[in-house]
Amino acid sequence: MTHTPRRRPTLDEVAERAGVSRSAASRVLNNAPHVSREKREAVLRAIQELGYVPNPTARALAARQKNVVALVISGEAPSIFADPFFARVIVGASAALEEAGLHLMLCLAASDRSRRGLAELLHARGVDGVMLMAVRENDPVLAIVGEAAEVPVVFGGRPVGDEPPWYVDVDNAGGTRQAAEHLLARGRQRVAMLCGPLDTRVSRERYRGYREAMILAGREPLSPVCGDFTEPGGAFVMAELLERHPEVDGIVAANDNMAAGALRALRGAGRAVPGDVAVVGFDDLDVARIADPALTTVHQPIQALGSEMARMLAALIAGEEPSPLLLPTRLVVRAST
Amino acid sequence: MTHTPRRRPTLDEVAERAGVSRSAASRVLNNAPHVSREKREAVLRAIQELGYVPNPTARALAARQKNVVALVISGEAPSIFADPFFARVIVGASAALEEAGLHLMLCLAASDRSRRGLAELLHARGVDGVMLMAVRENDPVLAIVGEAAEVPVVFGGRPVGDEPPWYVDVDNAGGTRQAAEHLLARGRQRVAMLCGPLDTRVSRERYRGYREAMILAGREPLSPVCGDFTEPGGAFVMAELLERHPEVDGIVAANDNMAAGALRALRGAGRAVPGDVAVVGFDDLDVARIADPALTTVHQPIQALGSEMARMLAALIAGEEPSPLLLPTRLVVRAST
DNA sequence: TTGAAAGCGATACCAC
DNA sequence: GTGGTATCGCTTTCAA
Repeated sequence: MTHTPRRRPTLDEVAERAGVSRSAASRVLNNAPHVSREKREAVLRAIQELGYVPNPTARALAARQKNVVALVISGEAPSIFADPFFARVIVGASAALEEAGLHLMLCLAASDRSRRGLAELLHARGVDGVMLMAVRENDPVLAIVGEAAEVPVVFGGRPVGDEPPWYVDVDNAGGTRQAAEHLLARGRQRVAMLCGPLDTRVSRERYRGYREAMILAGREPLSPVCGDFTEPGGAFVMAELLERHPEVDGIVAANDNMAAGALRALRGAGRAVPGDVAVVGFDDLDVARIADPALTTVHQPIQALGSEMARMLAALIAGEEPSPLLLPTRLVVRAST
Repeated sequence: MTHTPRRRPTLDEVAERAGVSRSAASRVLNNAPHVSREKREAVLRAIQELGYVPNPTARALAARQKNVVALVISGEAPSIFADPFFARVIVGASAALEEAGLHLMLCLAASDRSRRGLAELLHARGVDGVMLMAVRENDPVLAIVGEAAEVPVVFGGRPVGDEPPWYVDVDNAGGTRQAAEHLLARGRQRVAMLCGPLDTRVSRERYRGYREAMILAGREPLSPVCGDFTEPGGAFVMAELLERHPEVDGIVAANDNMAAGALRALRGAGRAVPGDVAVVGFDDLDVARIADPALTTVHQPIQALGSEMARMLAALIAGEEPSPLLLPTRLVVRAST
């Protein structure tokens, strides 16, 4: 099936029909000044009549601006993207981009192959800017973006090493600090933390928050036991923790998935929640409400994370100089504590 | 901050450096025939030395091909996208598109505003093809795509009205039929179905499968009670159903979310699962494994849905004539039955 | 095989 | 205000 390459009116045809020069027509299109009212109206009419739609590609070529930005999600397996977290980010980003008149290109930079594709995209200036998420320590994607990017890059969450000039992050340490303090305030004596992979800054920050709360309360923080942000991972490390520290009565989990896994492991071990052990999650995704018992969790403004990244990127593209952003978290208390 | 518009080598410069015409250089670039071995190598060398990268925009303008396709997700609220379902589709599609050398543009066509943006994108031929998902009855997005699209469109799941020429769908009726048969085979006497919104074909098909199984078994199908594919919705309609038909002992839910909601409602009503009531979900997402008890569910190949859509679209763009596809489902038995 | 030249469909600078 | 013209960087005839 060959698709009818139906001829579309060009700007020249619009100009001709309106009886003006192409320059004038172009000015009207970009509502630039220096066009008389009559000509402007004539052009507008011609556009209507001809059903003219500007060709974005030609525009991009001439103006060197594509009105497209890329959301790059790193991570070794594409499956990390299956985390509903990203879907929410995208919802937020999508809405904000729309307001800025930008389109969203999605790049899952998992395989070497996809990273090469990304490198080409950036190197060839296929997009006007990049939002980058889920980068890990020594992430190859960092090199790609760093080297090839002559376009602005906004980070979602900070990477492990240096702080990039532009990022939107969530107050992860503050969140787990609140969580731990909440548990301690309710009289829990032995509070442990189930961490995510420690080669990510977010995991380190979350552990730091827990640690600070413990030290501030004069308790000894337990060393981190690490999972992988998944439910089975959470169940596994919870079981492990129970063996090493059977006396734990409070858990701060690195995210809701792991908290859900912990619930399952605790149930398996015959511990009541919150009777014997209280559990706090992090994210406040659907799973937190669906879990049984419903999870007390640290709410983070995921959609806002997406929309703020998008807004920041749009500002950069527009030549402004936005500042990095740290979004607040808040504790949502449910049945698990 | 102004980003350095560093000058990049053009094809002419490559040609000059290689001592050949631009035509020859272009041929090499698109590895077209009619170039002598020496010239070809000279061009390749020049490309290396200059670090030349072709400009995709210029290419798109001249060749009328952008190498970009759009994944359009309809639905009145952007939140429908929060369903992990779509994330899996994207993972599949993304991988397949990469193989075809296509980039993925994501369009959440929720608001009128976003739909206008979509209309422009399509009308202006901003993409080479469209994958369209989650359209509902009388969905405004259908008009947009139908009218403006001079590019191929592949549906993910069929819309309510006519069958589009190209789609990838899942055997929804077959899935719920299996589910209902499974319950009946285990001796359940009174099996009901919790449906999704009946203005979607997928919901109708899933109800049809249940209905067929019941009739084939000589039972009277219960009329559909409809939720909205969400967990709270599932809990709500389950509670309602219990009032109307307290005798139910088997539930086929339209998806896992609703099944999870049903579990909660049943627990609230003091019914044991699977003791008093057996529950089957649909999707086989994480929530099915995390639910307590773990859900027996109809597995559908979501990632394959995405990759097959992408492959089909790539084929259409390449001028081939692929056929519609119906993907099989299979029952995964867990603790809830 | 080869290369000159004519598009592709806009933007933007510049005299007028 | 106005319109002519060069330019953006590549593809694609077409005649040699």
